[in-house]
Amino acid sequence: MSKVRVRFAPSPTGGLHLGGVRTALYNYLFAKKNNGDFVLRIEDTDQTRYVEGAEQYIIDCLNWCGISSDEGPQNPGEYGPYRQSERKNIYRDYAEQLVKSGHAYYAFDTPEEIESLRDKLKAEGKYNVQYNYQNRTEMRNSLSLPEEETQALLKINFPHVIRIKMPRNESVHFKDMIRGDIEMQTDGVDDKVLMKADGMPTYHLAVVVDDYLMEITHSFRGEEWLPSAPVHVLLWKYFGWESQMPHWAHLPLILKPDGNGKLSKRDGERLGFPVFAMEWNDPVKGKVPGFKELGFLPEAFINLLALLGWNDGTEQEIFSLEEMVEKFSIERIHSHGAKFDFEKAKWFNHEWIKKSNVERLRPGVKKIFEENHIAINDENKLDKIIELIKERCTLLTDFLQQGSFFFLAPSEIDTSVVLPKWNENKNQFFVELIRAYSLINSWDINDIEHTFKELAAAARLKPGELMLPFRVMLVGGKFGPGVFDIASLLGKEETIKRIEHTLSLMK
RNA sequence: GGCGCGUUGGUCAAGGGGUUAAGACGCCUCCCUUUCACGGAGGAAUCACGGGUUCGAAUCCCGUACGUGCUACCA
Repeated sequence: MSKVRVRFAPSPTGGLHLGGVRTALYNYLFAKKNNGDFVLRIEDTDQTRYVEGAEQYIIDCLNWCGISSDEGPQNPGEYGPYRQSERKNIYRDYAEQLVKSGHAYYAFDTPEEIESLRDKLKAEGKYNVQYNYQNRTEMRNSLSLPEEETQALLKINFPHVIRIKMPRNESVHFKDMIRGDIEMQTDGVDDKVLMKADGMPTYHLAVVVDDYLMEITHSFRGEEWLPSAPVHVLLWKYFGWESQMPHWAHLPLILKPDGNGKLSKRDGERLGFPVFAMEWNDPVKGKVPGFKELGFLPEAFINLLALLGWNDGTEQEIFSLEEMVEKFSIERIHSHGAKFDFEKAKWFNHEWIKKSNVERLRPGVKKIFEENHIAINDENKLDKIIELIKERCTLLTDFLQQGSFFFLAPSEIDTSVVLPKWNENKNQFFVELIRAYSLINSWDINDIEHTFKELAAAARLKPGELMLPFRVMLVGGKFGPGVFDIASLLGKEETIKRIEHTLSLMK
């Protein structure tokens, strides 16, 4: 058996959307599971939609996710070039080959002529406004024109396309690894353009030629490609490459959380969560945030994406990339779409933050603090803080809210939660606490707690009633980990300072 | 309109002829913690509908409905 080779073939037209990352991920998992190659191919045949920087961005996203390609435009293998625009000159010959064998033809219709065909069909009440076997003889193409005329037009380089001549009344079937046997009638699809007037191939031609040339063995793509699959299958056959045709797998769609329909790039801002892996800086529309910037760990991101359409049949939901490679199987990919649930996505991240060790978390957390102008000069302290608060951080950015008070005294103290039950006894307690704490030498967490409780007992006050005020003094509000943990990390001086400060506010 | 694909709780889903129809997210109650979080213990779904097949169907078949995708010189 030949080596497994799969490819992720995005168009560099903008940000990389969730579904794209999942397709890339499934490709990657399948390749690694079978000791195969994961190829990145840039499908930039539509020059009008090309967006500067999109290719690099896609590669950056894959790298962030940890699913880099084995071959691609920036790490070429034996099958380059990996950008279809750079392969431009190879497609024409293949298309001509099809014309010669009678499976394709030249079409000289102008866009206006095609438009009028559509208008005519619509006027006749037909819903099927396709360029196909029913009307191709009425159009200007090498099937309807005399040979000399066709040659003359070609000679003067009259703008033309090459279309596949879809056979009439044939059924095409193929096996889909996810959906089983698929059978479709050729009548349903139009004479797809193979070569465009600008000399570029369309997806239909390019995907077949390139998959063949790049020796792709398995083709994963979205479900939206299913209707045009007969064109591709036929092309493989017409080229005489049928025995090397890749195994197909049409992936289910990722749907909008509300209503239905596939999740689109626009849904992000509308529903309040990102659809891109990483921030995309659109040349025209500006910056659109991604999961990375929101505070997602790549491990969590690919984990949640993988589970949107696949599971291993057990109750396990948290998988590392390595585990997914080991357990992945196409048979367990669903055939129906799944609505994206941002709440569940956050849960995945929370789980990953909880299970990640300090070393893993430190760089990201440090970066977030520094971006918010909180200098970290004591990594040891930072590590302790991370360990202490990670279970209450769903997103990486939560470390800021949950941990900034360790470095900066709270700018605002929410005294309102304490004031209603405040009295002179409590005030006196804290005055004495300051004195007692200033006498402690070790500043050990046990000493801090014991001193606090002994003093409370002496004052005939319940420790519990004093802990909330203490907390507010230290962090500014009703949040954070255990108070004594906080005090211990804050240090003696700072703790006393904060008690004094709040006490002065309470007068 | 045509063609394709799909349909188990609000969401993700296991289960593929005989089960009390798993589990997770979210929600609610309680315990722990006199903050929150973590961690525990509970609560709420008869499988879109209608026909078959069968002793027996969420599971197989056929319809219907609904959803969704495609129907570009976009991918």
